[in-house]
Amino acid sequence: MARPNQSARRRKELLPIIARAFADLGYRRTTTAKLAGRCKVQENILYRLWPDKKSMFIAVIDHVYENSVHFWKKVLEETEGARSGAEEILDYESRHHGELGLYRIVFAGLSETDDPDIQAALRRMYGRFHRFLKQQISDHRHGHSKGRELPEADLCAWAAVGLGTAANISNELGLLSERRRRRLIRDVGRLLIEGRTP
Amino acid sequence: MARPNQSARRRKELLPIIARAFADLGYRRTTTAKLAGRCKVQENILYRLWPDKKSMFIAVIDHVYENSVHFWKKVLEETEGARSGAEEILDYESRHHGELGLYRIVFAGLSETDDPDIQAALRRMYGRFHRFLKQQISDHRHGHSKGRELPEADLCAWAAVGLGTAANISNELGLLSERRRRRLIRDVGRLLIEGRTP
DNA sequence: ATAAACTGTATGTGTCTACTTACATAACGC
DNA sequence: GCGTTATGTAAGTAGACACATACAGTTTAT
Repeated sequence: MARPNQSARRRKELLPIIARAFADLGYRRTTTAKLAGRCKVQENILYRLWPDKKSMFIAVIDHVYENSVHFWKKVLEETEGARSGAEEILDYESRHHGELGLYRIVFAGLSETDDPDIQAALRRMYGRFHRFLKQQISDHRHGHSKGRELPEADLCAWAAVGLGTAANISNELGLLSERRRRRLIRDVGRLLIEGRTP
Repeated sequence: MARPNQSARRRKELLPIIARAFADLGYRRTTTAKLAGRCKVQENILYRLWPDKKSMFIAVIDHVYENSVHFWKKVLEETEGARSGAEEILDYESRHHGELGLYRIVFAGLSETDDPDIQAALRRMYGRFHRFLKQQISDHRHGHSKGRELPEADLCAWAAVGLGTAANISNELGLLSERRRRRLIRDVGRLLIEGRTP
């Protein structure tokens, strides 16, 4: 009998803007006033779309993760060829790593892990992230069985997560040039997936 | 003509308490009132020892790093034997990693990297941390020259930083058991320093 | 003893922040 | 049109926050 609810669409529109704010400012410094300002709406409009600030943040974690994986899956689809998925992703990441600001949001969240909801969101995210990488590494190894003894794919996937994190941190702090960062991801990434350097 | 200044001693006494607070709560949630409460003093006492909250945080970054390296150096001194420094530290870290809460403080800081002072403190810390690890890896490789092609020590040191970070994150989120975390650090650590698993 | 400097307690204060309320307007189904 | 519901604007509120001030007590060198 009345206007149809556009909330879902509106949430989708605003989420990237909110994600950018959290990535730029961290969790605490991102005030609801600033969020509203960036979204060019009044604060209470955000509060009609999410129950509170925390929910906005959690929605951002989910959103940014899905965005990342979306890009990777596109990379995997576009290149059916000689190289394995793991190699493709390594290559892609060595060039585009961190562009989405995911790690910034994660750092913000990791300072709030005593909140069970935020912790759960991060666990979900890292769990999926890790599973995805582990699968890629396993697939790669089946295709390139070199008979090398290597740490299990499970562990190497965690190491790959750490590799990306370290690359971001050192880059953020200006301790690693763009060129070196690429080498880091490419060379150590290769070492992790098949035990040798290119 | 009057009482000698005890500020330096007082700072030293309080810093571990302040560090624990920042590790527990992150930067923003650690209010000066909470700091004073944990230290069992009034707020203005803290303000006589440091000019502002940010300075307290930066002092904590320096303190906790020095503490970490202090422990490692002790490990290195105690065990002059068959194993290289890199191996000793790997072993030590696989057992005690994260106990000092350094990484928690670092996460808090990484959400504040647009502040030049905090960024500089983190850069200093990571720079020294990385240099220390790189040296250990280089030393190890000279002692165990296996003729393997491996990524440079420089890059492997960054990867080791990431390894520790990932171990902490997955541990914090309950995604990796104590046993698996030890294996992660031991096995991938070994892969990084000499290109093979134990 | 006394002045000078340090140490401690108690109580502001102006600003910021997450969240709310009140109310006007616009769209849609009937 | 009309009732209902979504959407927008503007202002407010209670509490928390970093930092400040005022003042009393204590320790030391002379």
